[in-house]
Amino acid sequence: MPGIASNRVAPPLYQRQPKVRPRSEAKRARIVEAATQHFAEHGYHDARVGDIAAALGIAKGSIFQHFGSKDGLFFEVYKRAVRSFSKYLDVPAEVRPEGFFAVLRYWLVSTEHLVHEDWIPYRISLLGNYGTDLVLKREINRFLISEDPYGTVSFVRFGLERGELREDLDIEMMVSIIDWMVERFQDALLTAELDPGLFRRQGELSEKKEARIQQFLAMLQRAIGVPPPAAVSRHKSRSNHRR
Amino acid sequence: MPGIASNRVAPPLYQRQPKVRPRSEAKRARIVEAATQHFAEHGYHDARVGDIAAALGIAKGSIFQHFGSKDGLFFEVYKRAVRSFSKYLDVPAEVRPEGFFAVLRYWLVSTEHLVHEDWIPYRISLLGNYGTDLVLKREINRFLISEDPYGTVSFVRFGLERGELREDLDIEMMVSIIDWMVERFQDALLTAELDPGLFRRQGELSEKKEARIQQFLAMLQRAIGVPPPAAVSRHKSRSNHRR
DNA sequence: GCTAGTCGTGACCTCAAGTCAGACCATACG
DNA sequence: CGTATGGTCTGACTTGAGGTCACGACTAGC
Repeated sequence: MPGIASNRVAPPLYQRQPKVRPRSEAKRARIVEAATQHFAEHGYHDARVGDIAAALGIAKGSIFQHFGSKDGLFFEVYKRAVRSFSKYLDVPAEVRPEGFFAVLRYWLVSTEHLVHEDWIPYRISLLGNYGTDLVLKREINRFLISEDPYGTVSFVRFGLERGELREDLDIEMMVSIIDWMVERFQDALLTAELDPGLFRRQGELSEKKEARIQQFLAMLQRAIGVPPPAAVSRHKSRSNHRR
Repeated sequence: MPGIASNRVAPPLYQRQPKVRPRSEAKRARIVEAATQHFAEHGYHDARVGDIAAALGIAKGSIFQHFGSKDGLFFEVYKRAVRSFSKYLDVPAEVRPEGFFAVLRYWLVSTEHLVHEDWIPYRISLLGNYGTDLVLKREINRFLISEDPYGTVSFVRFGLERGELREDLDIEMMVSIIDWMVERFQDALLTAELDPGLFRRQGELSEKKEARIQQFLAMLQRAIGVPPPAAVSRHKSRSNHRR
């Protein structure tokens, strides 16, 4: 997979890199944008590099010159898409003080809206998670670990500082668990609409969805949240309005 | 993706299918076997249908005649691999009476052994989960839901009957959660060896692994297990020996 | 042995990723 | 201005994979 390898390997030591070549940078951006569209619409396999070039009115060779390979191109597309997502702690000002699980709840509830308003990056992220090659998937994992684009690490720190999360778990493990669970939960909510039958026979959506989010959060809270102080003192946290 | 579509769509109504054509069946099996080997070694993308044919000393066209497409072939390979796995409740006789979480623990601990002794189906399942096209992935999901090859549903029923699992959760949700978590946890344990850096900087393996399994089980138990009866009466469950 | 239907073949087709020699341009300098 | 220099763009080209198909070889019933 030359693209990925040769694209990222060893930024050559010789000093050159004159002034960020504004022209080239702009063109790369244009290509990535068009490619995003195409991948989102057709999936990885069925997207044609030639079509992307045609849509831009440029030569196919140009794309390969910039990104080395289809993989390389998709990787850039993926990174941009994922970076465009909000981080966990980017919630409306009034939500944050309500604490860790309120923030999580906020995102789970918003999933649907976000996706319908801005489905393209979600689709791209889905492709990156499930629809490419394992080689690329590995590269993607490295990226996710090194950039932590959803800000899960600081989110967990936030929960720890507020005393809402257990102290006896590895922080890495909590981070992984949250990433996994939320990702899968969102995928399930989403693909259930696109392809009923993926989430075990869900059937009725809207009402049940609310209930499921509730269940899911409660579960996660039991799993990684600080245990409640023996069912006494239910006054500090009256923040949980709505049902 | 003609293979998958035409392969699975509408098993034609006309009665024909004379007597299971013993010759053909045997050949299909041979092909699937060789293909399994190849996919496991090279991944989906880099596996060549031509190579598989060559390895068997038959013509490439033959493979397409039997399976319609590379996807179709892989799908068969995947199904066979996954079916070859044990079901949750297939544990040594002495483990089962120890209950739901003991069974789970058994599998998590054995993961490593199983994988080293019989890595090929694991690799195939990994490919099916992450390394192909979304279209195929959907087909795979349907298969997993309709066949429940790991027996997760009866496993959960088992836990419910023994009163070890909460009654206030959808059974489907518990099934999904268990499938997700175990799958990811295993992948993480495994790929950490193949590609350190996938599981957030794990580093020291053997000792930490044991601790992680412990943490993981405890977490899952809090999440979906029946709550302990107020920290009193710690006698019924002396089954949890070993630390 | 003869006929029907199946199976297997390998030459062939299609089409997408990827390559590359040269044209094109923008700037730097004389 | 005009020429040199080096990055950029092109499109015709190569490679190689998945997939097709007309035909011949084989098997089974009569």
